[in-house]
Amino acid sequence: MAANKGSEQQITPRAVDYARWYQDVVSQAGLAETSDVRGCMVIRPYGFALWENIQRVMDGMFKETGVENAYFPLFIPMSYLSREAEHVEGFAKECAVVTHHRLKAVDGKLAPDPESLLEEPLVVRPTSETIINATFAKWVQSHRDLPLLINQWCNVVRWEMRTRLFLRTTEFLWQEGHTAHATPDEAQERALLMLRVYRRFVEEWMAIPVITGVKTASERFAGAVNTYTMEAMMQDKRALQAGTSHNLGDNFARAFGTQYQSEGGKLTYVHQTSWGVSTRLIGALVMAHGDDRGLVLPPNLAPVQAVILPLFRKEQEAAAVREKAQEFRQRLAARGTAAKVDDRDTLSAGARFFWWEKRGVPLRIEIGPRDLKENQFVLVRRDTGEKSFHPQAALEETVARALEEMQRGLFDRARAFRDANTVRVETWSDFADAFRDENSAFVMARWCGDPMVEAQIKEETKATIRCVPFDNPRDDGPCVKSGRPASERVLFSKAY
RNA sequence: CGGGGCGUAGCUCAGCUUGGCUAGAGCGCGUGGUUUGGGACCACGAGGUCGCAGGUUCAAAUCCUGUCGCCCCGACCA
Repeated sequence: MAANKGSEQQITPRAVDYARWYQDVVSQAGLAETSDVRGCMVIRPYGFALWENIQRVMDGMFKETGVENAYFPLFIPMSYLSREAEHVEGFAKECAVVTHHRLKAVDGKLAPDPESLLEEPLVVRPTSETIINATFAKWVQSHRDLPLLINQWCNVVRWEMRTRLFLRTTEFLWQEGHTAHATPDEAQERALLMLRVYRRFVEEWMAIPVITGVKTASERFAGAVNTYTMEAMMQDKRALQAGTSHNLGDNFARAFGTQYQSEGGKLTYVHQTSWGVSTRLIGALVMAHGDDRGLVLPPNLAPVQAVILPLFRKEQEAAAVREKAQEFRQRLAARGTAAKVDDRDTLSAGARFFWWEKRGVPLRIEIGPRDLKENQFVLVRRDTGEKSFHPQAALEETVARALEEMQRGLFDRARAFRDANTVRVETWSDFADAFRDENSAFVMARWCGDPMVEAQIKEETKATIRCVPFDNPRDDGPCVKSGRPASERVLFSKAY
């Protein structure tokens, strides 16, 4: 590309400063911006359109497995949170607490009215296990009430120290699924089923390959028996936890008295799961596929899959070109392709190219006087930059094929990148090298299973065990850190 | 909560050291015109309680005190 003549804002190249690049893309693609509220973001229409697509597709997938949507309160009585010991310990440090219900002007300044102090403070939900269990305890009486399969789309608040748009904000949007089952096996099955649903969504719709597995005790959800996770590699070779699914056992059921009467009449605690993905997925999308020109969106999730740009020199040429562009849009819409015509004459053609490019629109269709004459159109792919000419009669098939190829191409490229940056390591010095300075990678190394050793590794390298992958082959040998006997390799990486 | 930095137009910033005319630039924005196959140009124009509150002074964006907010680096996290 020629030097930028205009004075448009630039996107910092990834190689210069990856974190800056991320911020630039999020901002210039119009996904989100920081707000006046500390740690909280404004999700802009284009970013929210992405979230809506994620919601729509996932919601359908959940419902196929029998899940129903419901809604539970934003506020949780403080005492609820403390009923499950590990849970409260996990979340106590990051809770926003509501203590008053009224404001009062004192010396012209608003302040909470001391007389409106709540008897019991309310916690703004960091997650809803407790309030949902308090409800489940009422809903579940008999084995006939099970399984109970509930999901809610909502916001949650976790008072984080450092925030980054989408990746970690004080308030974020997510879905949290909560299920109750008669047996431990059913709960275990459901936890794994939902992780498979997540995996299918992230791989097939977001074109991001993930490694699934189980978390170690130290990375486990507070109050869970087991936490399952999917981990994706970003372009700086760090891991991003893209979704988790928890087998909660009967921990919450015991805390809240959620029992059912079995066929034999015996009172039994239910076994439960919870599972969630958040707006963080949008951050994953940016970091998995974006390039130095901006966002690159997988066709299956793109709010606009193809942008049609009429090009013309003189006003006399404009009418015919514009008309053709509209015809294209209608033809594509009839095939279910989200196409949009951008015929703004306030921006030059080049400016419009950049506009859609940084927003990651998969395909650009150019139609100008020359093309009208030749009965052709120009197609440019966002991921490869490849430019090609096609007969107008073949518009629908050409676009459909290009979208499919790009969807597959993004996934293949991301997987090749991950595989190329996944290494098996035997010695501590090789391990430390892999994470030296700003380096990261997916490192498969043996671990003896001792949490102290895990903590020591994190201390020295900043790398953590992302998961013990499923279907992990037995591989006896010495632990990479302690030298003690280990029987399998686990996935280490620096993480977001 | 520890360490560093910054608050001046919608955005990025200059001006402050050494107080002094009507507070500036670029981008963006509005109007009109010429433009449009890779970030167009010309002309005119709108836009500011210089974060806030005190103080010093004939005079404060500039000096002093206090205060609030934000950003960056660390410990915690989807």
